[in-house]
Parts: sequence; C-alpha cells; structure tokens
Amino acid sequence: MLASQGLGEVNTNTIARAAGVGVGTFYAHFDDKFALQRELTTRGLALLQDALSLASRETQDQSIEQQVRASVAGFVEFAHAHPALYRVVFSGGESLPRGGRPGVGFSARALENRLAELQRGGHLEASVDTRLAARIFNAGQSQIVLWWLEAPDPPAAAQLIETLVQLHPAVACRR
Amino acid sequence: MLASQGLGEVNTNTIARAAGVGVGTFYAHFDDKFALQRELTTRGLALLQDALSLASRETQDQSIEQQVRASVAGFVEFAHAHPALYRVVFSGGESLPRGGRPGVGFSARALENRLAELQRGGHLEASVDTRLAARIFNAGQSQIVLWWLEAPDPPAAAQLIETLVQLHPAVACRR
Amino acid sequence: MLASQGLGEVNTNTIARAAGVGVGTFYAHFDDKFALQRELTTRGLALLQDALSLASRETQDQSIEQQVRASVAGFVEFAHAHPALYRVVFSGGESLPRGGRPGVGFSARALENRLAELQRGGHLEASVDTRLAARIFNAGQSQIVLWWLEAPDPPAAAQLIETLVQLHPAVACRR
Amino acid sequence: MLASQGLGEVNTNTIARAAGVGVGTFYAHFDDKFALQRELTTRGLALLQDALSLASRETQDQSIEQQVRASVAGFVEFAHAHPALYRVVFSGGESLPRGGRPGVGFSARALENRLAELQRGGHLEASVDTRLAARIFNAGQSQIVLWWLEAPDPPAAAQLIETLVQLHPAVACRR
DNA sequence: AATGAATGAGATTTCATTCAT
DNA sequence: TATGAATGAAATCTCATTCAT
Repeated sequence: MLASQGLGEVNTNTIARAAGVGVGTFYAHFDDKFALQRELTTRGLALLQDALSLASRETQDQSIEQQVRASVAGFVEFAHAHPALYRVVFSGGESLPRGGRPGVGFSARALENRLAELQRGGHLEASVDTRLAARIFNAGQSQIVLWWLEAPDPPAAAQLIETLVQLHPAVACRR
Repeated sequence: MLASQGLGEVNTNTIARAAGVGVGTFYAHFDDKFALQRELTTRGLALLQDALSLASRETQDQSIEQQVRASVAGFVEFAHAHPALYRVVFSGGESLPRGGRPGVGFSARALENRLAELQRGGHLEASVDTRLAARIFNAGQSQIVLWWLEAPDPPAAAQLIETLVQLHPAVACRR
Repeated sequence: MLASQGLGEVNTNTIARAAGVGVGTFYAHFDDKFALQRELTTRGLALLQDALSLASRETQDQSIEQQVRASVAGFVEFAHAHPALYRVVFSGGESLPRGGRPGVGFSARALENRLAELQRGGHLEASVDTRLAARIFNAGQSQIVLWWLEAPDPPAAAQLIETLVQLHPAVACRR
Repeated sequence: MLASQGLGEVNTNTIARAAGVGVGTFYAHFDDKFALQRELTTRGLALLQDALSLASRETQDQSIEQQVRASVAGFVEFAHAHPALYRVVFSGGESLPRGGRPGVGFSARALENRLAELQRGGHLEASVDTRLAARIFNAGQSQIVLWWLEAPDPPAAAQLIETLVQLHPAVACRR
C-alpha cells in the first residue's frame, strides 16, 4: 500500500502525509514507527533474494565469473529498480530497533558458503578466510550501490557491475 | 576531555553525563549536538591520516603488497586503538547534518589516485575503474572493521588484515 | 443486544467489538461514547428499582429488620445477577459527563425518606441525621458489592447481606 | 513543589501549566502521567495515617466511642485540610494503573484488626464479620466525605462526624 | 442498517537548548 | 567557567467519530 520512502530521519506524520493518508491510518497498519521499517526491510530482502536466486539458477552451468556477474548484476538491478526500498534496507542512516539491520551481514552466510564450496573445489585460494571475504565484499557492494544511487555523476551500471565482479573474492582470489 | 562514546542514538544529556560534565558545560564547548561529532570526526580522521601517511612513508621502498598491507594494518590498528572514536567516525548509525559523513567516500580520493598511479605504471589491470574500485574497497574495509569491533567472536587482527590485503584492488587486480 | 462490559477505561472500538457489532453500528445506536453509559445506567437503575420495590412490597408487613434484609438482599442479588451492568452503574472507574454518576447519591433520597419516616415513628434514634446516614449506608453498600464482585475469595452472599443489615442505620440505630 | 490538583481527567499539559511549570518540567519530576498520582496518593495516605495514628494514641485510654470519634474526626479534618489531595487519593474518577487505588480497601486491614480485637474482648457482637464490616464502613466514610467536600449545602463537620460515629461498627454493633 | 478503514485533534512523551545561579 | 533545572517545539501515539461502501 504505502511503499517506498527515503525513511532516514522522517517522522510518522511526514511518512503518513507522504503516503497520502492520515496519521491514524499509519498506526492502523503498523504497530509503531519501526514496524514499517521492519516490514519494508523484510519485503525488500525477500525481493532481492528472489532476484539473486533466479540469477543463480540461470547461471548454474556457466563459469564462476558468469555466476558472479549475474549475482552482482541482479543486486545492482534491484537497487536501480527499487531505489527507495534499497535505501530503506541498506542505508545505515537510521535505527532498526534491535537486530534488524542487515548491513554487513546481509546474506553474508550465503556468500560465505558459496566461497567455502569453491575453496573445497580448488577454485579459490586456500588462504582466503571465507567468512571475512564474504562480509567484506557484501559490505563494499551494498555501500557502493548506496553511493551510486545518489552520486551526482554516477558511472554506468555496467561499469559498476564489472568493477564489483573484478573485486569479488571468487574472481579476485580464484585459482 | 570528553571523547569516546558510541554516539549513535544518544542524547546530549547522556553524552554530557557520560563525559562527566554538566549539560551546560557541553554547550560551552560545542555549538550544538553535531559540533561534537564534527569535532571528533575531524580529529579521528586526522589521527587516521597520520597513521596511514606514516605507514606509507615507511614502506615506500617495499613491494606494492607490503605497502597495501601496511596501510590496511594501520587502519585496523587505529580502529583497535580508538574503537569509540572509530565508531563515531565510521558508524552510519547517526546523522551528520548534511555532507559530514565520510563513509564510502573517506579518503577514496587518495586511494583512487594511488590506484591510477599504479595503473599508469602498468601494475594494475587497465580495465579497473579506479574511482569505483577505491570506493568499494574503502567501504568494505571500514564496514568490516566496524563489524570486527563488535563481533562476538572476532577473528584475529592479522587474519582480518590479510583478507583485506587479498581483496585490495592493488593486490587482487595487479598485473 | 450489547450490554455488559466493564466499561471503565475501554474505548469505543473495543466496546463495539466485544458487543459483536461494528464501530459504525455503535454510532447508529448511540449518539456518542457516553450515551451507552447513560442508557445502561438508566436501564440498570430501573431494573434495580423494580427489584427493590418488589422486595419492599413483599415485606411491608414484616419487621423493620426483615424489610432491611429484603432490600439489601435484593441489591446484592441484582449485582450477582447482572455483574457487568452493576459495574457500569456503580463503578467510579469512568466519567459520566457531569452529573450522571449515581454513586453516593443513588436512591439516597428514597432511603432518607424511609429513615425519616422511621424516625418520626420513634423507631430510629432521634439524633440520627437521616440525609447523611442514608448516603453513608448507600455508599458503603454499593462499594462493598463492587469489591465483592471482584474479590479473589469473596464471602458468601448471605454473609455479605447479614453484615450490611447489621450496619444499616435502621438496624444499627433502631430504638 | 507542585502539590494538590483535582487530577480527575486532566492532561499532563494542564497539570504542568496549572503548576506553573513547563511540560518538560513535569517529566523531569515524574516518570509518567501516573507517577504524580502515585506520588500524591502515597504522600496523602502517609499524612492521613499520621493523623489517625495520633488520634489513636491520644485516645487510647478513653472509651471505644471516643476512640472512634477521634479517628473519624481525624479523617474528616484531613479531608477538610487537604481537599484536593483527598480527592486525588479517594476519588474513583481516574485510573491508577494496577493496584494503586485504595478505595474500599484503604486501611481496611487496620480497622479489621481493631474490630477483631474488640470482638475478642467481648466489646463487639460476635456475629459481626469484621472483614466486611471494616470495608463497608471505610467505603461509606471515604465516599461520604468526597460528597461532603463537593456538596452545595454541606452539613457541619461535627454533624458528619457524629453520624459516622453512630454507624461505625464498633459503636453500632457494640455489646 | 451494518461495516470498519480512515481520520485528525489531542494526549503523552522526548530532547536539544537555554539561563539563572 | 560549570551546572542542571527548566523549557517548549516537535515527535510518537490514541481514540472518538465519520463516511464510503
């Protein structure tokens, strides 16, 4: 119903007004100020997961680099398609009360597992700490996209994607 | 005198109390709530720059990887030495009133220049977008250290440093 | 149809929901929040008056104490039969908009007249202030019954009735 | 500092304004809206207890009726001296959140014990249920005084006291 | 007639900032 | 200079009431 605001430092009145509803209506839909954020984060993350899963499925027979590229492209395209939602999910600008914020940790586990798998298969440097590498890459990716969405002269999406691919652990530390 | 708070969502009274001074005293030293943050950020950044400059100077005759390692180690050591200050400077948890926050952009220019230099010297893949690569790495580095400072079972600093070195553009995309 | 709530601090939505009707329906039947209370109070009081009148009529040839006992028993039985309604009528927990609440004053006039009659007949201490005595007894009676309805280990009704009889002005101050 | 308001249905703004302070000041002194009520109730009850204890001590060698009269007089005088405080403590017009409200139960235990003592000493009808009698009298007393404070043509305090004495269990059911 | 989503005035509460001491 | 009680604008949230269906 009401969906994508910047939601950084806004107050409930503004949120409601911006959504074209009364203050009371807001509270009819959400328990409190943070419930909206939780809701949007949950939805956004689910949407993103879907896109990434699809990308993964579609490239499962291709090269590792192609798989990485598809994943990164899916991520960037999601942000491009839903910039406001992306900001709500990944912007550190506000306060998810207790344990909500994904940030560094978002899907780090999934990437970590994938890297470990590649490592076992001999496709990734044995010396790479998969837990750290996964988190570092994810943090870099989510932050750069945040920047990209707001940059005055943003580079082309393709350029962004290509650079992320180059720095992805599975590519940068491949063997 | 008053220095290291988390300073994410705290109010002035709490800040002052925690610093052991009266609320009024706080306003005798700082114009407003954000002046403290600006002040700490400025000082913290200066301190960090000093450490990084020193590391750079000390390794200017060594290999690129050694230079990178020294830079990363300097960054991690700074965070370890001044965790609260680090959080104030790099945590996205609060609101510098417009344009203050370093985040992705911090010293990206410096790294960007260094990468461009390497590229010109033929030490870095020509296809790397130095502006993006610098920002991605910096974002990943600052965020992972934030996580590292608060992780329940943080990896050893050496491990963290090594992984960051592996993912550093100058190392990952060297030629 | 909708009848027995605690109605102390509840809001209209809850009242309507509990009554099994929509909020809108509530306002189709009552002008505002207090109209229900007024309505219930009026009905409750009428019901109670009927019971007391009946008790009075049935014992008009018996002893004063028997009359008092019948009246008190009628009161207690009414509360027992319609606890929610009783609470609405006698609970001080909410706000009848000006002048509605019976409380101390409920039927004090009737009892006052009865006491004055007894006094004229020489059956009651001449020194008793009938206006005050009537109000004190009524207040005590209505409040104790409120307590009785909610007490964790309430005494038997008979015990309650007997004690009220003992403390009734017409019994306690008889001559 | 701020002391006696009517405090029936008032809002925090009004309370603060009436006390001659800003809204914020109110919250500097009390945790929330109800804390004031709790505070006043506690103080009022303590004050009342003191008065009653004094009355009890001063009449311990006199007749039971004198003791009762002193107690009742102390109660009435307290209400007369601190009408607003009395209303806050005994008015049922608002909501002490959980377990605060004295009402029927106020000092019922003390009176109950006193009555039981008299009963053991053979000064009170054996058939009287002391628990009920104590609560009935207390309820009647507190409610009638509430009425008395607001009655358009209130009877003299002496008259009120005398009537309460006449209806007090220890007097009405003495033996 | 019945409904309940929507409303917004108003109540509660917070907090950056001031100022008398 | 240091203090913290006092302030009130602004934020969060509630709830009696309306109205389109």
